[in-house]
Amino acid sequence: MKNDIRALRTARGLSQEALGTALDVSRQTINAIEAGRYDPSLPLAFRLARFFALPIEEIFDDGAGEKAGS
Amino acid sequence: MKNDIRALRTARGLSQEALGTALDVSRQTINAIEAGRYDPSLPLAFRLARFFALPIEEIFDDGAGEKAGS
DNA sequence: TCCCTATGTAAAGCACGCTTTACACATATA
DNA sequence: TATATGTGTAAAGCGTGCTTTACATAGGGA
Repeated sequence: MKNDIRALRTARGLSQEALGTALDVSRQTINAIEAGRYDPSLPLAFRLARFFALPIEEIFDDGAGEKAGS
Repeated sequence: MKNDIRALRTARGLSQEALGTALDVSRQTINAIEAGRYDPSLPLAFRLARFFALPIEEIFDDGAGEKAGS
């Protein structure tokens, strides 16, 4: 599942380490999620959304909304 | 993490089996999530939210929003 | 050059999400 | 009674989310 975490993080001038600390996860976890290696758990997705003050659906994109046309 | 899935499901007259089939998971998975035995993965949370046409944050509650007063 | 910060990645290990199979119980209906 | 549907739960097994430790690379500043 795609996400905008790297853009949101760098826009705030934070390192992966700093964001991990703020969300109580390791920097490797932030790196893996940014790289799309795996999706965060739902609780971590909530923490990310709250941290960036955005709805989960605006940060993550599971690709089910933009089917064909438009 | 608490959720309103049972209420949303029964309001639509669906069995756990029927909801599971609609979301491509087993009925045991629906049962476990309704019972709060574990949280769904983020992709499944998206499918649930889309199915019920609600934002993820309105279906799930990780309890971090209602701190103290109010 | 040396050091420090930031990032990428890998491996081992543990806990959780989800599966299938299976058994139990309640309610309804023939 | 027998059969069917809906639900609760358990166990084994597999893949993933996240951890710690560790090594490598790149860029900036002393």
